[in-house]
Amino acid sequence: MPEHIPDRPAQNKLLAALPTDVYQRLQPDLELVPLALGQVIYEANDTLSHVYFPTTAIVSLLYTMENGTTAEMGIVGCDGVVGIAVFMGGDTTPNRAVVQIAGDAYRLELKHFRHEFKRVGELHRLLLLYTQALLTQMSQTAVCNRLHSVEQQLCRCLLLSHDRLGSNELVMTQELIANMLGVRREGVSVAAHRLQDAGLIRYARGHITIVDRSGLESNVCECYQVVKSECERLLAYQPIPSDPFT
Amino acid sequence: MPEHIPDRPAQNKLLAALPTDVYQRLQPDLELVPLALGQVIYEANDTLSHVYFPTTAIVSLLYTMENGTTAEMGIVGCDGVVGIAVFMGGDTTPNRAVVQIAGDAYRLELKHFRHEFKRVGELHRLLLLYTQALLTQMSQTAVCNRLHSVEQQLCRCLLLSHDRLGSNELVMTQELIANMLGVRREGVSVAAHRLQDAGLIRYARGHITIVDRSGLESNVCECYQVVKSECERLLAYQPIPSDPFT
DNA sequence: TCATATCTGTCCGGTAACGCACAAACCCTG
DNA sequence: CAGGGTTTGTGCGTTACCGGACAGATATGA
Repeated sequence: MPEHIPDRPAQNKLLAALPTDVYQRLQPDLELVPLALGQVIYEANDTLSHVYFPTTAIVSLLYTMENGTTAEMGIVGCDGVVGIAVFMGGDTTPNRAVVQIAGDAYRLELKHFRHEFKRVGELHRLLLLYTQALLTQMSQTAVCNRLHSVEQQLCRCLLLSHDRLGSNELVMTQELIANMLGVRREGVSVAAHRLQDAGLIRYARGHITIVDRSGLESNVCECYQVVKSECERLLAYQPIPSDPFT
Repeated sequence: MPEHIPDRPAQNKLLAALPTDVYQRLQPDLELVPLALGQVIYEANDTLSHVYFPTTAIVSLLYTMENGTTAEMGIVGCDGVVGIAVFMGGDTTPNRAVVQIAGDAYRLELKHFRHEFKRVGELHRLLLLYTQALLTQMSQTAVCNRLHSVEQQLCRCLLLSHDRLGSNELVMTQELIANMLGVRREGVSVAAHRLQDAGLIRYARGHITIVDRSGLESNVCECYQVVKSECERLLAYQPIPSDPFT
């Protein structure tokens, strides 16, 4: 397990993709913070004080209904940033951000973040691209929620998490997964059992091990691949934007 | 029915919210185009040549699965713009945009649009705000698809359309609605029948009349209000000195 | 080491939506 | 005004998931 790699901002792909000059301006204000399982980064309609660039943590964007049931609309890991409302202009969103897999993130005070964002340079460009990727993720989640089975969505959830993680072992209970998928815990239980019987995963009390990743990929619905391809296309993080098309 | 109101760009609330100087720069290049029912504005992964500001038309953002079934992720009417990928930087998206209610839109060539957008003035600010509103709409659609009944979603669909329309009569078949909601046509049939029995709507062969709007609002799930409130908050469009909707 | 909290497995009846088949109502056009 | 296409209604059996209840299994820590 990659335990003793020192934390570096470059573990977050957005930060890693910044040109040197931009990065050097931000670097002094980046603060490494541990994110604990279940920790709430922001509540619905909260005004944020920082934006967060996860490195090893994974954060889930959830909506909580009036009756308390929840459903996930997207997840953010080392490929993204938590707090897009800050630069989209709305400042707040109706959903919550909850840590789904404990780990670290670099955070940046709004004051410093906004200052750089307003230069309308690479940070600006990358964050809009990331927002479009997130938008694709959310819209595909909408489709998937409508059309696909719990088992397929469990596969999607596991693959999405695995992509954003260094390890084959995910620390998450079935209860947690149920809250994310917006289904009953029992439903996750039987679906996970089936995946385990098929030899794709192994799990025990909140520890899920990905055994056969390609097996999961052949069980998942097309939604997963659509989102993944689109993210790779958008966030190829090439150093220079080619021509401005004007 | 408001038939003979002359088409003006200000019928689109985004355009209407632009300051005079910005509007005057764009105005010569705005071209009024009729959008027919079922017309495809862009296919999945199409590169766009224009962005569209609907006035009386309503456009549905749909994803089509490999097996041909479809589901809606968001709708765009006089409150928004079709083609956000153009300014988010990705140029294309994996979904399609299809005209759900025939009407008009103003379109703008990419060259002119991008030129103004890059000034990073009010157009830029408003479009990012609108994108956040759309993001809320999509994420709430994800939640709603997971947790709510066909009947509730039918109410949501009708209310969303009604909000973006001047009239109480929607021209849309149950088949069309089924494709948008991602459910069977028969499911829409029984749900619509129940709403009609309850005196909330009347319909006949593709013509739906909203009879009791507040009745619909008391039948719909909270998702509708969440999206509506958030849109109003984000797009308060503070200027608007002169006439409202005419 | 034992008590307790947490996590998981399984059973049950109930329900919403599906997939299919087919009939009825309606509209348009020739 | 006849006929063909479109739109809507309805009645199956089937399936997936819900909601609740409860039991077993595993960790935790006093």
